Amino acid sequence: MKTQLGSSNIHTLPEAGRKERDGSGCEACPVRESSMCAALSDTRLEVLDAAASRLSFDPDETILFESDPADFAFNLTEGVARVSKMLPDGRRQITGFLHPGDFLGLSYQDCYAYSAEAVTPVKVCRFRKAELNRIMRDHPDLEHRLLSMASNELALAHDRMLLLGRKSAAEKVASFLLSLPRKEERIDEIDLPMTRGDIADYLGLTLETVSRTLSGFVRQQIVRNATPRIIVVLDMARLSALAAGEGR
Amino acid sequence: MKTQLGSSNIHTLPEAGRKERDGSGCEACPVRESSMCAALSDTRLEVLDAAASRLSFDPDETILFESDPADFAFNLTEGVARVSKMLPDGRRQITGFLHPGDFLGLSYQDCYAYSAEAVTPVKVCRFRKAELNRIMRDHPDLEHRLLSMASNELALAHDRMLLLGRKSAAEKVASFLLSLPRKEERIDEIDLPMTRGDIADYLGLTLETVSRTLSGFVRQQIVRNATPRIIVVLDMARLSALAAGEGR
DNA sequence: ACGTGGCTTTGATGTGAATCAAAGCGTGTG
DNA sequence: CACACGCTTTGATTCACATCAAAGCCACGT
Repeated sequence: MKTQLGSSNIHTLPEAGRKERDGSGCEACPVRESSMCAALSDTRLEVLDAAASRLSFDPDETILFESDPADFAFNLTEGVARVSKMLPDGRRQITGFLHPGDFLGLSYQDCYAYSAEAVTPVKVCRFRKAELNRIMRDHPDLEHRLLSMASNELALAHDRMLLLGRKSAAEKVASFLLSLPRKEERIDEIDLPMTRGDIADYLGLTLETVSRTLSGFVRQQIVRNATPRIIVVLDMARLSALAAGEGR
Repeated sequence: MKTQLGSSNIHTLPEAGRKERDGSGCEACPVRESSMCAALSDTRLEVLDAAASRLSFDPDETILFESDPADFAFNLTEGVARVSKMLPDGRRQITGFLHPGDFLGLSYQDCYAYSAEAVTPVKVCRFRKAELNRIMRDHPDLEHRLLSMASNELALAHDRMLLLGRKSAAEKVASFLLSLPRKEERIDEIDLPMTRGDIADYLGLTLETVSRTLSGFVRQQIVRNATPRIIVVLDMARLSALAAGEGR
């Protein structure tokens, strides 16, 4: 699971995320209503629209790199990405999986404190931070929206700390499964686009433990796996109880 | 370490934090420059000043309680507090220790998602959230300041996840010691106003492991303890290396 | 069809931290 | 001064998860 370490700056060069997307702007954007953009009316949205570069990333491509100058902020519009931090010896903690509508790169540090890579093919809107700040000055609603998104993330971060510090492996995996977005129509189907290793680094476990725990859930008829990537929930009550730290 | 569970509402009644402090307003406040208040000029600060109730809490008194309606936000002006979340069976994760200047209760949920208690005697400014929102509308600088504080906290939260998920007990304790505020003049002295149990619940360990780890540091001459509460750093390089995840 | 490489699963063994248990230590109190 | 109570330290044992190792599975390209 080695990420390219030395070459930290290639990611901001035109090569990475190179395929500038065609002119499809905000009007048809899948996250128009759920993301930061919801703070602005259609007419006011034009300034954001104008400030955004639209980029695509292939799986495992780096979107931004720990210790690179933090010049850009991103809004994920399609796909799934992982945000991670590393210890010098290579131990990795994934601090979050990003889904469409999520915001990335908010922070008033000079350098990013984490890396982000695409898990599936990803599309983002990229903003120069200086420009975003200017827009926020003119549109307090946008800043308000970002504050509310940030405080939501903070609440989720606290949940994650409880998970990492105090939950058992089974509780961690159950919580993880239930934290993933599901389609309305197939509410009991969970898609795991990331590897077992990614899940492990998110939950503070090893990939073997994640795998064994999932196999355990299958044996107990809590879930069934359609494929290694698709998990079907059979006993939602039991899974929820586990996630909440009740059973066991 | 049982917190009073059922009686969740006594804390918002006048009994808790009852001693309304005397009229000492913002001008003499110890966190005037370091907290959210720094966003406002002296004259504009008056609106905040007018909106604040000043409260004091004794050690172990509850400042706010998980699942209480989230009507208030707080600014800590003196002392140390702990913020924690619990699992139904009593396992506890302390998600942060608050120091003067820290903000508490930002969140757009209806109910608090965590509890906060005083560790040492604590003083806070309390604001009705509705009122704070009104003030923010009139003073975008304040909102900007809160966003920047929130994104800092978010960065710290990510560090904490790395710690909880991937660091060894020794690395956790070393990181914790170095994360505590120290006095300029006694830069090698670390004050631990919280118990070993609190530290354990912050680091995702048990109190025995925290104690053993500290004893280990003493044996290795990395630190010395003046009293159980005051730790003196003898080998800062070694401690920093441990905290960063290098040695061992 | 036949490797090949990446991911996942399963098994055997090891270990860091938890748990269980019992002393120390210090401070406040009658 | 003695006693009690809460916190901390230390020791012995256990256990959940990590580590080490080897198959299994499947999608891919030739």
